[in-house]
Amino acid sequence: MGTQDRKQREFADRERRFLEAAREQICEQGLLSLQMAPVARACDYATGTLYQHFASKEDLLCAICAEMAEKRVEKFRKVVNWQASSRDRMFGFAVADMLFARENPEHFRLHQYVLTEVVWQAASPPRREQLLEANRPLGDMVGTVIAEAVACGDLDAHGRAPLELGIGQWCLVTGMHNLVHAQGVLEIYDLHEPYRLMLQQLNALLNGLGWQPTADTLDETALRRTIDRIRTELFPELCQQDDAGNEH
Amino acid sequence: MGTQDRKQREFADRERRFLEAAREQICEQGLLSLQMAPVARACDYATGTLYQHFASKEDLLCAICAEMAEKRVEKFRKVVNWQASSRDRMFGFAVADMLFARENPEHFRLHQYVLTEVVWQAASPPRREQLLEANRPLGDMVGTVIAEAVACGDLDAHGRAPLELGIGQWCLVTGMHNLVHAQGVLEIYDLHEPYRLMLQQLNALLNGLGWQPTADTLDETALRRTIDRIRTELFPELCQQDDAGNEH
DNA sequence: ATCATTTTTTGAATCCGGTTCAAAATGCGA
DNA sequence: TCGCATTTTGAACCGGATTCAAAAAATGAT
Repeated sequence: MGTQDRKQREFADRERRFLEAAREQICEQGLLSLQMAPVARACDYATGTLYQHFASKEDLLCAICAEMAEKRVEKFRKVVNWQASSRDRMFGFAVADMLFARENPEHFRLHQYVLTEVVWQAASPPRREQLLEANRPLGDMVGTVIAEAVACGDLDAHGRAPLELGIGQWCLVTGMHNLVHAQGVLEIYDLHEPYRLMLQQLNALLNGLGWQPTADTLDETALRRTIDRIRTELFPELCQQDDAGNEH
Repeated sequence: MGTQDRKQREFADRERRFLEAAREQICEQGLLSLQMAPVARACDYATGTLYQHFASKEDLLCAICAEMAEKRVEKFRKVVNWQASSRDRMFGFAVADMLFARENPEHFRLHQYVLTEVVWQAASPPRREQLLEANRPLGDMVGTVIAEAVACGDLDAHGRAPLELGIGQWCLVTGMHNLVHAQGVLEIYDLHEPYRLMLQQLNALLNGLGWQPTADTLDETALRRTIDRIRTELFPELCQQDDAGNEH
């Protein structure tokens, strides 16, 4: 039935508009002052209509996160398909995240908030599932690259599953996203250019895993060159002139 | 003036009682259902009195976090003073955190929540300062061990500041604490014993930094032996029989 | 000990914003 | 055009954090 289809499409469209409006509110006013009624108003709907789409405010936040996750997945997909060594692609995931964080400063902040017990529990189970599923390709792609690395001899798995090998990088990146957003924490120790530090440490980690070809952890110039290469080859749309991780 | 002193002491005592009551509520009912009025009631005070101590609910959460941070600092202090190689002590920090997380399952959950923009901004500036200061010794101690490692030749700094070298471990550990608490995330990739994985990856990271003596990343038995050694030598009070990171 | 004054405590009232739901509007097939 | 089903509306509801005027307690001068 065509009418059914149209309805569904319109419903999905409206949902996208709600998400867009909510994201705008967050970017402009901050997560703190996001309110349901204004989001609905901004799209010329009553508050109740918003609740046709989202079971709660937290549910809405999860939905925004899931939508953004899809964009992040796109970036990762470019990395996987990149014609480069397994190691460069692994490193590329982290660079992609760094650039993504710069383009969407609110994303990881929101993600951090959403994964919090309080928010997570207040979201509806299907929505939680949706967010997990939206993020799943990230892990799958990283797992693929690791498996390829093992297959072609760049990395010795020693019987470990791909993601068991990749979880260190995952934690390293997640941890840095969190620290970057925690006002005052890095500052107190006089740490600057957090993402540059993250990539340095990632190189050390990959070296420590015996991932070939080994990188020279000292060579800042090589690091910068690698980052720039990834940027221009894979993410020309995200190019900016400033240095890696200068924000904060 | 003695009267002043007594008042101050009594005020501080009451604050501790409030914090204790709130923590109990969180442990029993979950962070989600923490309410201000019951906390006050539990200590036989009116709601308003609670607000003599804490500017807001979020302020109270920060205060709990700061109090717990002091206990975490004690654990770290034991590690710093341990008669062991710089590398073992560095590794010891992570083990200490693992054990601390097991003893106080609510702590890192709360910490994660508190560092969230929404909560952080809703806490009073002095309270934020207090929490940062309570955590500062952690970084300082890690910095000390790194500096010692560099001084005795266990680690080549290549001109980097101690914490620039240590931030990878910091992120790795923070990231894992967060992932462990995010319901469903690790499960989806079939990852178990997260803290054991964390320690494996940490060994790889330290190796990659060239930290002497290099550990064998393959040797599970050696890993377990190191963990047990740290446990029994440093934290006999936290000894449990089960394996590292079996929870979740 | 008494009373005036200051400080602290109290908890009911206020406020805020998320959520609900009865009524109104709209859509749709007969 | 009519009657029924679905959707939208937004004012009312509700929970819980926060406030603040009144009450109680502490202080200290006489």
